[in-house]
Parts: sequence; structure tokens; C-alpha cells
Amino acid sequence: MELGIGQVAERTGMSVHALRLYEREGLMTGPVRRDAGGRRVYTEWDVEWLHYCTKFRASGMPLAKIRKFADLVRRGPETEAERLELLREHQEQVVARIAELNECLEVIASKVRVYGEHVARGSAAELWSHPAAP
Amino acid sequence: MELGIGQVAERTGMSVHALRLYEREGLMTGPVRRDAGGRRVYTEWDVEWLHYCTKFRASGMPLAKIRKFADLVRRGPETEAERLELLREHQEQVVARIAELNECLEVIASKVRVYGEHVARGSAAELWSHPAAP
DNA sequence: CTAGGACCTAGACCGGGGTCTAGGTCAACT
DNA sequence: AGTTGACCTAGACCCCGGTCTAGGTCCTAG
Repeated sequence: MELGIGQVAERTGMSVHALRLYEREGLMTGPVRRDAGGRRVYTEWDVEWLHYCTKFRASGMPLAKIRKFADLVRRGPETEAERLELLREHQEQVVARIAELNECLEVIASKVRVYGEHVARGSAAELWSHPAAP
Repeated sequence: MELGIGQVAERTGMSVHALRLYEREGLMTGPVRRDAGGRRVYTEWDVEWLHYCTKFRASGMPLAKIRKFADLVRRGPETEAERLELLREHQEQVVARIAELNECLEVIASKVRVYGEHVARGSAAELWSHPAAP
């Protein structure tokens, strides 16, 4: 199944601009095929790749790293160990990020709790105006 | 305890540039006090506030939202219900973000697993070169 | 024939969040 | 008196990840 850029945009949730950008920036595993008129023709493989890309992006992988990964794929199967390493590194980063967010969440939740109680018990007890605590 | 900008930078991990930026952009709960020579003098309250700010930032809150929160604090205790709402909203966003990251993590982990097995069993079994799967 | 729609390229622009520079002030040491 | 070091302001600059524009091509339907 071969798709035009618009259809790929629909299917991946990316904009056509972004799709062109990704190709220009070498984030595809190779230049996208073209039809007689020079229009991009995406394969299912391309779409699958883009699907992964969006997951990578959504998890904070910078374009540069996606490019690196794409390069490895392009360079063939002897780069698989490297690809694995790259993915594992990213995986760790995501895990770390989640941990960080959880820490932040605790802080936020504690503030929410305090404000919650405070507001509940009527803003009568005005503990906290400016110089005191956020 | 009153601190100069450099000391605050050390203590919060922010750069002095960023500290000045935060003030310019109205992210402090008020203009920072100055000494005779016009230099910033931060109070412990300021530092605590900045501490919260860094947590907010680290959890993805945009500066604009921090500014909104700072405004509410500045406007006094009658804004506490609003502050609570703002924080709760952010809290939800962080929770959602964590969920998203976890989804991504599954995808990544599955790729890692596949690559892992593949690499382990010696790159002999060359399933995956280009047109096949990332 | 012409209009519409989907696509093309190259390159400008944008928003977020800083970071850095130039040029200056001030206080303290030597 | 001179130098050092911390600080000041205003404003330029940077990176990232897109997004949008201008101007053009091509195909298809009316």
C-alpha cells in the first residue's frame, strides 16, 4: 500500500509540513520514493517508521537522536547492537524522566493538599498571604 | 537571611541570567528588593518560591502559567481557590504526561526486547534490514 | 479551456526558554 | 590610584521543533 503525503499525515497525526521536514532532516531511513511527478510515495514501512518516530518524539527524544537511529537503520543489519544501545539509553532517560515527574508530583500534590484544606476550611483562616509560603 | 543573586543561583541551580529573567518576566511574587546600590536582595521566601518554580518548570509548567500563579499570590489570600485550581490543573497534566511516557515506554521496551533477543542470538539471523521493520 | 485540489521547493517566521554581550556601576583590596 | 569581582541594564542571539508562505507543477473534473 502506497500513500500520498496527505494520507500519511492523517494516519500519523503529523502535518504534511512536518513530514517534509523529517525527510529533509534525514529522519527517514532513506529518501522517500517519488512518483513520476516528483510527489512523495510512502510505503507501509515508512508509515510504521513514522509511528515509531512519533513515540520517540512524544517521549522526548530529540530529532538529532532519531536521525542517528535512522542512519543506523540505513546502514544495515550490522548496526543492530548500536541501535539497541541507543534505544536502551533513551529508555533509561524516559524512566528517569518519569521518576523526575513523580518527584515533582509529590511537591505539587502537597501544595494542592495544603491549599485544598485551607480553601475548604473557608478562606477564614488566612495563613498565607505574601511573605509566608507559596 | 538575605542573599545576593549569585548565592541564590548556587542554591537553586538556576543561572543568574535566568534569575533576572524571572524577575523581568513577572514570575516572582513581586519585584525583588534592592540594596542601596540597586543590587537584588533575595529573601528566604524568594528562594523558597524559586524552589517551587523549578519544580513547576521541571514538570513542564510553562513560564506563562507560573506568571499567572505568581500574580494570584501577589493579589493576596482571596485568590487561594484559584491557585488551587491552577495547581490541580497542572497536577492533572503531569499525571497525563506520566501516563503518556509510560505508553511510549512500552513501545520502546518492546523494541528493546526484540533487538535484544536478536543481537543476543548473534547477528547471524538477519531478519531486519531495511524494508522490514525499524 | 479552466478551475480546483493536492502536491512540490526554498526559505522565512514563530514561540519557548533561556544565554550571552556590551557597556557601566559599585565596593573592597593592594 | 588601580584592579578585581560581583553586580546592573538593555538588548541581541541561540536552539529546537515546527509552521507557514510564495511561487510553481501536475492531474482531474466540468
